[in-house]
Amino acid sequence: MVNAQKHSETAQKILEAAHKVFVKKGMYGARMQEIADEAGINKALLHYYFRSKALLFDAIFQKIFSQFLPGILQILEGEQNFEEKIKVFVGHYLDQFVNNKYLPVFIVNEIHQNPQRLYEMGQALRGLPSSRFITQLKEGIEAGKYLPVTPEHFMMNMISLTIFPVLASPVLTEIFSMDSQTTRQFFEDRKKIVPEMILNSISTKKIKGHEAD
Amino acid sequence: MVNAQKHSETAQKILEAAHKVFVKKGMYGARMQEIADEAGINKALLHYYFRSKALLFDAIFQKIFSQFLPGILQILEGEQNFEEKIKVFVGHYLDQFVNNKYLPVFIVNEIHQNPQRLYEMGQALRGLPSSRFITQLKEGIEAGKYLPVTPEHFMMNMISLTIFPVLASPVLTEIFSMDSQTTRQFFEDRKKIVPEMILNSISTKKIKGHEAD
DNA sequence: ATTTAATTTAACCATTTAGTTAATTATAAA
DNA sequence: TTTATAATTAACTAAATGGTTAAATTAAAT
Repeated sequence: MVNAQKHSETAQKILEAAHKVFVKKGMYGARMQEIADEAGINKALLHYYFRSKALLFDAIFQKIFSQFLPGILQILEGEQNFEEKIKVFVGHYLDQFVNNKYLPVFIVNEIHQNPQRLYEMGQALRGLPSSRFITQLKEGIEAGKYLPVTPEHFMMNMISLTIFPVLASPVLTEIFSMDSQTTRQFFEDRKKIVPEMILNSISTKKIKGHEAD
Repeated sequence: MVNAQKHSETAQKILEAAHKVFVKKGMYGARMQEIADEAGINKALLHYYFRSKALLFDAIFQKIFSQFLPGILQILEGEQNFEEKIKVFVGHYLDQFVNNKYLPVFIVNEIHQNPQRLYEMGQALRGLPSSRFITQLKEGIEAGKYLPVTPEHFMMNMISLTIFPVLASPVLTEIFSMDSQTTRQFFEDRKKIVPEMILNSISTKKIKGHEAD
């Protein structure tokens, strides 16, 4: 390769443009020409660097998931205590998704269209049940600090309360006639509300009310 | 129209096939030929009865939403007491979505691709903040029975805990290596767990632990 | 029975879009 | 400065796919 710099520069521009278009429109809604325009280059370069639409999409998909999954596990395996991890997890993913509104729909959609991909990255996923986070939950239950909830429901509750509101935010803002500032505050508030609700749902003793109003 | 029966029979077959294919693959992923095959008819009939792909899609979209939204409001406006409504709502939509796994992704996706549709059916949506259900919540708060939560967060929590797990079930079953019977039981359990968690999050006094194990 | 109109189909057309190619330009090596 | 290679482009091709049409079939009306 004569000019690795230029090569990777163009490839990078393509990846950024493809990321934007694929995440917004999905595999079938996206157009190669639109990606080329977004990158400000000739369409032939997409094939020069990535051969086909399917391979370009794969590259984007891999990139997104290779950042996403380790990010989750890193938080859940960390040294913090259990309740701190909940706050970090919720805050982190609220920030991440509110700033990339299209991402959760993309992820949900792609898994839905192509569930067999989950097999491929199976190992990264299956580390979760034996993660430190789940161990901490179980220890808390043993100690009588938490109710005997199952990890499956507990994780699902936490993730649902964090991610779904981002998916549903167009509907939410329409229903409650919320402006963008109100919407931003809504998600900011959830960083506090969700961890409290999660903890409250597993604690053996009642925790304070969580909205002052 | 000479034979209304035959007409509507074929149109019906088309609608059913289109529903199936569009909900599974989305507007862009769906193919007219696939819909025709699914209906067991010639592709030209799709255009004979519905003119274009876009119009056929509109018909499906309208049908789905015209069933969906009134169903929500009917529950929320009913005569039952507040806590009963929560149980009915959660149970109803868990059943509905577990039996139509593709539906929530379709809805989320379509709103995401085409948010301006929300304007069109705006009135049906905006009835929610003034629904009897929300009034009941506010009365409970006034009476000191419930914590002063906002309707926005309360509704979002309830809907998130109900719908998101259906979206995420492929990931869930992979992570926790769940077989189909276990998965079915998981969603059955949520009919009890979710209402308890919701109530627990707003009650001024602690409610019993909700998983016996 | 015959005629008329609606329905259905196979074959075709038009458009869109992914993908290719041959020529051009920029870059690095000799 | 010349040569070789990589990068880029405009123009093109091939395939997929939405949509049309003209002929055939079925059903209804007379």
